Amino acid sequence: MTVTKRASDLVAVPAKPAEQGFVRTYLHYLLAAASDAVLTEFHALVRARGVRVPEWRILACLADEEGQMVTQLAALALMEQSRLTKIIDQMAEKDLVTRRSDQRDRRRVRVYLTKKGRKLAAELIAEARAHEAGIIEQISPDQAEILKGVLARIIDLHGPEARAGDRPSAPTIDEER
Amino acid sequence: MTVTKRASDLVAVPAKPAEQGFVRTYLHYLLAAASDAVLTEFHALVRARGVRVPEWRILACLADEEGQMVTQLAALALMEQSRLTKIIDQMAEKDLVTRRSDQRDRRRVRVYLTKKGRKLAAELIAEARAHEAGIIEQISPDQAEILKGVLARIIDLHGPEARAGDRPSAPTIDEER
DNA sequence: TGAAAGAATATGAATTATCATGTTTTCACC
DNA sequence: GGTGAAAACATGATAATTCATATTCTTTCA
Repeated sequence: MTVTKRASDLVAVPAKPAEQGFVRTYLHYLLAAASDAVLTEFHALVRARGVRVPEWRILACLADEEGQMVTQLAALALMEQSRLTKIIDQMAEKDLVTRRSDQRDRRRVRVYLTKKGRKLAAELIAEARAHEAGIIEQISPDQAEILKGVLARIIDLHGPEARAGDRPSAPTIDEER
Repeated sequence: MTVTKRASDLVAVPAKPAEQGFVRTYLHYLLAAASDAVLTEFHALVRARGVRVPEWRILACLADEEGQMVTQLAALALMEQSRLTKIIDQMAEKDLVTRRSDQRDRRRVRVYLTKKGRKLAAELIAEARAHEAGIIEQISPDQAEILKGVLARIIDLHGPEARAGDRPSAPTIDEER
């Protein structure tokens, strides 16, 4: 069972005592706020390069693995499929990516980086790593390792794959490759 | 966990073999993805109650402390001031909050919960705590405690207050009593 | 004391995101 | 082998968000 060793509170109308408040100790909030803090900082660098945030995300995802299909990529990049379709449009316009339809299943559209896209991705990933390194040092590499582990666990348990596999009629993620 | 192997394999571009990829080990991504995972789940409950996500956030923030000014509240809720103004409009429409202008400084607008808003906030906070409890149990309460600590540290170092205080002429947040 | 600078909030046009649905292609199965 | 169901993307109308700026009030200090 859960042992909240803090002051257990009932639904108090005014929040006043020596308490820290719900929000600031709520896991979901802490995750959102930490994410926001760190991203806000880095996104400033991305924009300074003339790149939009959603574009950066796709560049990073594709740098990891090119030729992903739109649906896959959307899940990885934490965005909706229809939005990704539009972002890919823009990126194709700017010659950062190209689409190619899958020959074995012509419903599928696979996305690749262009030369230009690949170069930009590499540069931004370098910046990202540098930014990350600064933070990891601040919070100590050991703690960072633990942090990453727990986060990965949460993603495993509650992320898109978990949610999909959860459902009654297991729809079998037919993973490519 | 069924592994139905369909023969639909297709070779994309040579992807890295035994590597884990940049994205999936990148701190910023892990934070965003964990946050997204957990929030997506909870937000479904919020919407099931007929409440919009941004409204829930404001309810929670105000339940912690009523009478916050718009700017303050926006920073806490991780949203832009102009957006918050509009959300408050809607919430006022629904009789969840009321505005009252500060008598000492009439530029300031302080936001309060209505009776209805307070009740709704309390109910949702209860649900939030329950959802949080489930996750904490999964990842073990000890790890959760550590996690929260590290997240709080990151927020401290990189959050809005840090960014504001960072600037040359530290503008000292003048807190109203 | 009053003019300029700065704070706090509001507003509206322009951009983005979301939702439901359309189109094309493949799958399952009788 | 033909048919209905489902998958993968695209599209377009609607709704939400952002960005720049307007408005109102306060503070500073010459």
